[in-house]
Amino acid sequence: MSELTDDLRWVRPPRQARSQATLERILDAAEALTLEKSFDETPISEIVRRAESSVGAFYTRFEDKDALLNALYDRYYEQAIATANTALDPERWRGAQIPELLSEVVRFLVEIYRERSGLLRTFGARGSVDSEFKLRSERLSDEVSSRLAVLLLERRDEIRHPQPELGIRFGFVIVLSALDNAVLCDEVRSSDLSLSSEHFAAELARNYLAYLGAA
Amino acid sequence: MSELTDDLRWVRPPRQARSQATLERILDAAEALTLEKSFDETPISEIVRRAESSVGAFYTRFEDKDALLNALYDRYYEQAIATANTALDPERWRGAQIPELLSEVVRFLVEIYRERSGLLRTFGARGSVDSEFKLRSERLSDEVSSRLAVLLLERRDEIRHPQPELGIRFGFVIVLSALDNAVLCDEVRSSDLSLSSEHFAAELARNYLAYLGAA
DNA sequence: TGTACATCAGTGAACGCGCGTTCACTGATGTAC
DNA sequence: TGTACATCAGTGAACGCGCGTTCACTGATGTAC
Repeated sequence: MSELTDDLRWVRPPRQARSQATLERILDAAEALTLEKSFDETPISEIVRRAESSVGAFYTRFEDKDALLNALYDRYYEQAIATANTALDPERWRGAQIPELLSEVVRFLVEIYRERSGLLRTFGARGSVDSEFKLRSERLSDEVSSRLAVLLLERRDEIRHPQPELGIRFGFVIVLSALDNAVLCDEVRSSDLSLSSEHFAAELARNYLAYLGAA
Repeated sequence: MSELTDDLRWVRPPRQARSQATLERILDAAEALTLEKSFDETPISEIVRRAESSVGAFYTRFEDKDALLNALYDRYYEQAIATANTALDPERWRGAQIPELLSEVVRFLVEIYRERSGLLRTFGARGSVDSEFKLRSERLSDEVSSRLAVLLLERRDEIRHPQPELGIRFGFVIVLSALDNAVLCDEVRSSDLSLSSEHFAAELARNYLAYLGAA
C-alpha cells in the first residue's frame, strides 16, 4: 500500500514483466556502481550500460536521475524495515539480557553496513546536501531506534542511565554515526584504528552498554 | 616551513600584498559559501563574485578548483593544530581529573564544529569520495587524538577500560563521528533528538567517560 | 484462431545547459641604472 | 629622483567538455471482435 504510493512517487510503474525486469536491472546496476564511485560521478549512460539497457529505457521508468536515487532509497528502506521487524521481534529476545542483546544487534548492524557500504555512503552524501532527503533517511533510523527502544525498555531495570529513554535514543544515534563514519573508509576498518569487524563491533557494543550503564 | 611547502603545493605564492589580500578574500568567500551549498554546487564565478575578485585572478592563484578546496583544508589544519596545542597543553590541565577534562574538551569541540560546520561538512563530503583527501583529513584527528592521549594516559589510573590506549583512541573517533554526523544537520541539533548544544555535549562526554570507565 | 490496432518498451543519436578553464589584453608594482 | 622595462595581478568574454534529457523512430506485447 504505502509501498505502492512510494513507488509511484519515484518510478513510473512497469506494466509488463519485461519492463519490471529492466527496472530491477537498472536499480541493481546503480547500487553496484555505488561501490566504485559517487552517484554524481556516475553517468546514466554508465548505469544503463551495466544494466544492459539504454538511456531511453531509463527515462521511461524514471522522471530524472534524482528519481533513481530515491527509488534506491525506497527499496533499501523496505528491506531494512523488514529486516528490523524480524531481527528485533521481542519474541526472539525473550529471556535475553541487555549485554547479549546489544552485542548481537551491533554485530548485525556492522555486517549490514559492510554489505551495503556503497549505498549507505551514497545516501549519506546526498543527505549532507539535501535536507529533505536527510529527513527521509532519518525516518529509517527512527523506526529502527523505536523497535530497539521497546526491547530495551522492557529491561529498564538493567539501565543505570538517569534517563533511559534518552540514553537509548542517543546511544543508538552514536552507534549509527560511528558506522556511517566507518563506512566512508574502504571496507569497514573502523576509521584510523585497524580493528577487525568483530573487534570494532565489540568495542562499539561496549561503548553503548557503558553509556547506558548496562554492562 | 611545512606551511610554506604545503602552501606551494596548492596555491601559487603571492608576490605582492595585493594578491595576498585577494587570496584571503577568495578563501574567506569560499568558506562562507560552504554554509549555503555544497562545494560542487558552488561555481567559481560565485566565489569570486563574493570575494570581489574575478575568475582570471582566481586562476593566477590556483591551479584549478580542486586546489582551492585543498588550500581551505590547509588553512583549517594550521588553525586547528595551533588551537589543539594550546587547548591540550598539559600545563593547562595540571590537577584536573578526567571527567572535568573530557567535559571541557567535548564542549569545546562542539563549539568548533558549530562555528565551522560548513567547512567540516565540505571536508566530509570530499573525504567520502576522495580517499586521498580522506587520509589527509584523518591526519588532523590523529594529531589531536595523540595530544589528548597524552593527557589521559597521565591519568591512566582513572581508566577502567581494559586497554586504555585503544579506549582513548576509539572513544575519540566515536566522539568525532557523532560530531561529524551532527554537523550534517542544520545547526548542531544532535541528529533526530532535539538537544541543546550544551546537553548534546554533556551526553557525548558522558558517553566517552562511561566507555573509558572513568566516570 | 486470426487479424487490426493501441499501448508499452526500448533505442541511441542529437541537443543544450552549466561550469571549469583559457586567453588576449589592461593596469599596477617593483627594479635597474 | 626619474625613466625604462620586466614581472605581477587582474579582467571578463569566449571556449569546450561532460552529461542529463529529449525525441523520432522501431519492435514487442496486449486486446477487441
